[in-house]
Amino acid sequence: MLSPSSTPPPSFLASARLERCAAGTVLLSRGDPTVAAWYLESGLVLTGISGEPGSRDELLEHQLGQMQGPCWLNPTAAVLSLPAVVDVVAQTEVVLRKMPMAEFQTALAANRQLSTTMLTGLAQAHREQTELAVSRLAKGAEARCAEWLLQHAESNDKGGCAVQLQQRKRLIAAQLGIAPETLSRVLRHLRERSLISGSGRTVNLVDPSGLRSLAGV
Amino acid sequence: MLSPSSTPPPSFLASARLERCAAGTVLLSRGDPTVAAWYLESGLVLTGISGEPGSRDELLEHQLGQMQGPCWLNPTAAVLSLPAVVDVVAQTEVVLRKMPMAEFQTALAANRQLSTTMLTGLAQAHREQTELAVSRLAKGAEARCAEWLLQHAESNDKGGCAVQLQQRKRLIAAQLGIAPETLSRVLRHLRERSLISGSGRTVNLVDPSGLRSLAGV
DNA sequence: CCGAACCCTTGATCTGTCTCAAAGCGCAGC
DNA sequence: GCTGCGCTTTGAGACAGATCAAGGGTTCGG
Repeated sequence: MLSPSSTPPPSFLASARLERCAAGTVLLSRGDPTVAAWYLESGLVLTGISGEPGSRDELLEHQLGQMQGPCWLNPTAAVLSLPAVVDVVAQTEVVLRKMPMAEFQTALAANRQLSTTMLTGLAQAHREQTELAVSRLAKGAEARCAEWLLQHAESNDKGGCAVQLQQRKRLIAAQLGIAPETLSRVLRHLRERSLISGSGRTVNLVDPSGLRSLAGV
Repeated sequence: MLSPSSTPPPSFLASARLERCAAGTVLLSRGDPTVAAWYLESGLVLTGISGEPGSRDELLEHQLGQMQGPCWLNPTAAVLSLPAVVDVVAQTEVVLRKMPMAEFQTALAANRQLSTTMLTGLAQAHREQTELAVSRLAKGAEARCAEWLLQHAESNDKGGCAVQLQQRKRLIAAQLGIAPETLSRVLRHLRERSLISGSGRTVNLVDPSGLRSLAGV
């Protein structure tokens, strides 16, 4: 995930219009012309490809990334002034500021701190996406799943042996680039091999080193 | 492909050491610590995942992107000072300049033009990668192949009805994210349906609009 | 001109993952 | 506590594409 940028919202943003959106709101859609640069002040958003509007899986069919405020929402589109190529939906309630493109580009040219922030933000987004692509190319569903569990055990738990799933499994599957049914089967398989245990929203990592070798780390 | 940056190599690069590598050289490997920022003065490089060293497919098993000089070779790794996550191999003879990280970071902080160049370069790389990911998620092998043919007909030929393949088919397949055998079959299938014709390194686009609808453009 | 090495093509088969369908499960509202 | 609705699980089947194996072409060095 794109980690929050270390700098607080620059001062020139104070004048920008504040907007608040509920979880589930579609903030940007594929093909939307970039009329403004958005600064995500707080909240979590997912980027990827949505299914047909109106369908059950309207939200995110294939997730490509996620960003957590405070950070710039669409650095690539803003820097290049090109239409968005992914959908962006709010995963929690979000607060964002809208800055018209003309104003943004002026600021970008004049403000050193802004361009530095954009640079590192972009680099992080790019790197995360590359890592995701590499892992989708090089590994199967089981390996990616094991990797995901290990990563979340680290960040969620002090000891690093249990994971509390904080999202619907459907969403985790989208994040892993697999079907929900496949995730279910993979978890069952890991449980059968005593690599994990637990049920419902709790997963215990019984054999972390086994998982690690499975994940190919 | 990452298009050449519009600016010539900045003056402070003049002092950097010049290196010349033959086609096929592995310039960076996954996990290599980033000890320098590389400026690609001329030549074409591919980024992606190589197969086992020594194997027949040592070159690039899965291509993720390509860049054509002049541009910065590894903007993400350089900006973040993190190890590379992909392999980079020269596709043609390349000329590059090596700039130690300390020097690079000083220049980045001091030189406005440099940070602008990095910013647009990164944004372009990110966008291209996103488009690639989207197209790999949303389309099958045949659609991607049709799309590739259309794109290369545009850029290679004035009329836009013929493509001269300038790479090994094996490499084109890697670029499309499919096995060489699959590419062979797809092309045969397109030929059988009279969407294309020709043999060897020449492909004629008999029915561009048919291809377009296949590509889902 | 020959041979070796590699590329491309084709066929047969295999495998991982998706899709569809149906049956539990869990939570929200009544 | 019931009732529904959507999430999860499970099974059976389908399919795209990978892999393995073999044949024919092309290129290049000698």
